Amino acid sequence: MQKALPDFDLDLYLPYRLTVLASRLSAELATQYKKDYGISMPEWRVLLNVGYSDSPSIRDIEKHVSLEKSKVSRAAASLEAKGFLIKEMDATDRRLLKLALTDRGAELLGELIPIATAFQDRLNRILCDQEPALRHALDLLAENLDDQTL
Amino acid sequence: MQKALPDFDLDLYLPYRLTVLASRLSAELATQYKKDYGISMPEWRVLLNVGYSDSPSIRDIEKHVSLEKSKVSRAAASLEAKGFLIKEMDATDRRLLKLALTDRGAELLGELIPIATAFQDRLNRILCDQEPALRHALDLLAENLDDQTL
DNA sequence: TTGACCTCGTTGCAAGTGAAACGAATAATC
DNA sequence: GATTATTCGTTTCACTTGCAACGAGGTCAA
Repeated sequence: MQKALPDFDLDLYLPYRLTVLASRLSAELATQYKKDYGISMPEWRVLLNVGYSDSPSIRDIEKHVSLEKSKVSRAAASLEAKGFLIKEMDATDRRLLKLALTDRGAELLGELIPIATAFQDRLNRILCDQEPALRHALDLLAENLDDQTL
Repeated sequence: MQKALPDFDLDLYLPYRLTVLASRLSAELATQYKKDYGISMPEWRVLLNVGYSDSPSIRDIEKHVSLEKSKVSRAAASLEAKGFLIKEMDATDRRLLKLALTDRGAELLGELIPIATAFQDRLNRILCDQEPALRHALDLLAENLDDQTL
């Protein structure tokens, strides 16, 4: 006689739910960005951060948009090759790069953002008035996950 | 003079928030499962589904745990090689497999589940009373994302 | 100013991934 | 019942990923 397994419902298991939903949401935009603009998700995050920060370094971007530095480095190299950004050496600390959008990069970002905004608007419509509650829950998790006392 | 970029706040952008949080949550357990049991996330999902379904096929698992069939196939092959499950041919439709846990597989699953449950309990503590609201929001998104009218 | 140590961005490598193609088995159509 | 389509699980292939190592630059203290 087998010992019975404890009950377990995957649909109540948050790591699973979040993983599945996150990949569905991301795939939605990723497909369009790749198809229409040839831009990957890491490249999109790098574009965003370079567009909204003041000459960030690779390390700055790594911290701000939760991308491994190797991903940031490769995305930046790819964006540079396509002419969307330029890398400049920081004169005061020559280990650092200063990234900046080219005109074409700014133009591209100006097209990508409305698409993301429209998608977020659609998600908000789906959520009705639940969006603040969802964000609050995500904030709770993000802030307290490292708290070992919980 | 550059045209100004529209405002955009990554932290309010759900696909980003979910992706980052999901990978943090999953990494937490993935590391432990890999280190202590040599089990990957795809293998964990396959184990779960085989444990709680009646001799599912590869395709059944693909549908139930949101894993590509190639991932399911590879995870099942790996679990079989480690002696945690067996593949049997379905007699009535010889294209199908019937997967079942071995005793060792059931034993392993019996150890993995309490770890996942404890983690979910910890998440619920962090969320305080917000867990139902979070699940409701996730349900809304999951159910309506394909609805083109929204 | 030399030596030990740290940080930066890049890259080599092994492992994982998704999409497409594949052979085998079944279903559907005529 | 022969032909065509479809489904199943596997595998191939090109690509991405994460990690560790690396060289170059910087910091600090003896």
